[in-house]
Amino acid sequence: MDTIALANYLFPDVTMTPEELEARFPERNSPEGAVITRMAPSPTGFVHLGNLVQGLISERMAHQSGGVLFLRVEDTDAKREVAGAVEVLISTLKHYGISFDEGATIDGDYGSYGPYRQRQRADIYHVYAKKLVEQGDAYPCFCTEEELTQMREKQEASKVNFGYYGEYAIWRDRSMEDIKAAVEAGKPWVLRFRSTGSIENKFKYTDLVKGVLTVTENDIDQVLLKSDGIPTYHFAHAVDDHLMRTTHVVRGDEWLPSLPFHLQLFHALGFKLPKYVHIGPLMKMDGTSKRKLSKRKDPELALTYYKAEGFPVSAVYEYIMTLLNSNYEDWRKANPTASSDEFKFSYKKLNPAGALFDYAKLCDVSKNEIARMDADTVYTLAVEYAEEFDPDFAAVLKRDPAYAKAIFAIGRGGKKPRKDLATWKDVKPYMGFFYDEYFTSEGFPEGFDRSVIRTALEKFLAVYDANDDAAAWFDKVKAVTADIGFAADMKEYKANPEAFPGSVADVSTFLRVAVTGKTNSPDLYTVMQLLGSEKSVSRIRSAMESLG
RNA sequence: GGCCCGUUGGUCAAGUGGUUAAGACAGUGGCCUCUCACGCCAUUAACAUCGGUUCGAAUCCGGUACGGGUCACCA
Repeated sequence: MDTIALANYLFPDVTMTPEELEARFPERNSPEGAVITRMAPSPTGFVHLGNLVQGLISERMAHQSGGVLFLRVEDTDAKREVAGAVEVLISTLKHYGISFDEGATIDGDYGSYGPYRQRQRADIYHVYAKKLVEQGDAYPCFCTEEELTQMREKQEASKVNFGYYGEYAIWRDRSMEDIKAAVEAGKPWVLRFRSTGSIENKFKYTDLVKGVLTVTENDIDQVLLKSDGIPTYHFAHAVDDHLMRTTHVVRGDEWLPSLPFHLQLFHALGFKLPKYVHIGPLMKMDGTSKRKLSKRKDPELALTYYKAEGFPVSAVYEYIMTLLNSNYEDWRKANPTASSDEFKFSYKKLNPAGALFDYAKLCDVSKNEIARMDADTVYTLAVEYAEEFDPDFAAVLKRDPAYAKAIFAIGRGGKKPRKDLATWKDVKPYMGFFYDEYFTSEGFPEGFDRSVIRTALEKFLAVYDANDDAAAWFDKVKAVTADIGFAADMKEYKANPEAFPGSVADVSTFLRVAVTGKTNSPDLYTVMQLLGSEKSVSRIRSAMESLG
């Protein structure tokens, strides 16, 4: 077989040479040890947690080493393409604070190693496809979908390995005449790799996360170019990461099985191998067993889920960092206000196994994250969330920003800040009672005579003065407590609870329910100060009316 | 089914031949306290399993089990 003739026959339009491409995309001039890496998602219109995890690792590795992070859009699968998905992808990643040095942006590509969208690189792939054919490392295959299905069924029936190899590789050694005849008959073809590997041969390969792997040689003649002339992931990976001068490839470990093929491909193309960082999948609990998070079954895989749940972007970021490097949490505790860029991220600490996604832990991280924010930030983000998911509430918050911020400021700052909010969803239940339109009463506690509660409220109103300071205010509450025969001193009450019908805690609860409608709230004195004397008094009055 | 990866408390995890096997989340009990939210103290709970190497193994090796992944003209 004259492979040069075959190459010219299959790729008559290819005029560039590999050498020209090498010159066009020269080695990067980067400092010693710099990591050049990328995020290479496919635009399915669905950005998931796995993308973000992979992105964060890549981002840290690149920027911490003085390297480059770029965004490449893997849009080689026309069937899966969703309109507008590229924009969604780019804006979501931006929202999560992953900053790219080059690559695809909404307005086009930026950087000198592009194009960064694979569909626009068809001519580049063809240069290398032609080279492989010339070398005898690739050949056209005219099998139809039906033929391949039949092959698979035959293999299943006879219990042999699946795939296009050996006797099943029926186009592997066809003559030029056969090929020409098929092409002239208008049959579509794919370009396959001519594998010389054998599954009898095993060798060792070191992955940066998984460590030493036992790899079995690939013996399958994988597809390089699909019938539309667009490459498969494998081929695009090799060509792109070579020409873009990628030094490290961070990807999910579902790629591990195709690693032998990738190694083979890089070798055949004469490319230097990047370092691989294969990360474990995110799992979730399903009944009693773990399983990989699935796009179809698990809403929590989509980044939009966290937005809708009301988790701050920074909380999701912090949570992922704690999953990746467990010492991040300690570091954050010691450096509460530092930029996460200052944390020394290490790929060596990545767990080779998959991590289970833990919602409770996310909530905890998020609580701490929100507790670190100042009232202005909380206000801004809460409003932003409400504008999208609860516009009425957003309008209420915006009616009087100073008031809302004062509410958010309760117990904020200092060494032991309140941690009431895990998500922006929690805002309304937490502080809605400050607004008449959201004030509802859950009712007074059972076990007390209604008239006693009414009397307590009445007596409080008689002495209440909005100008009192916290101490004076509480003294009055205690006075009312004693007046109705309840224990004003908690220690005394606890020592001998049977001696009293109730305590100052109960009287406070009566007041709290009257003013806030709830048995739990932040410091009542502060609440009443913010609410204002007029509103506090009127709420207590209507509570008394409800008691008859 | 073939191949590959993984396995420390409920969860995330430190740990790289000698440790009382960290810490965090969750749980439980308590303290503080006008309730809540914090905070503090205490506490429950783990090296999948069997064998080997070794004076000594969570750590090294092998078998087994279990979990996961993959075997497309998808990435």
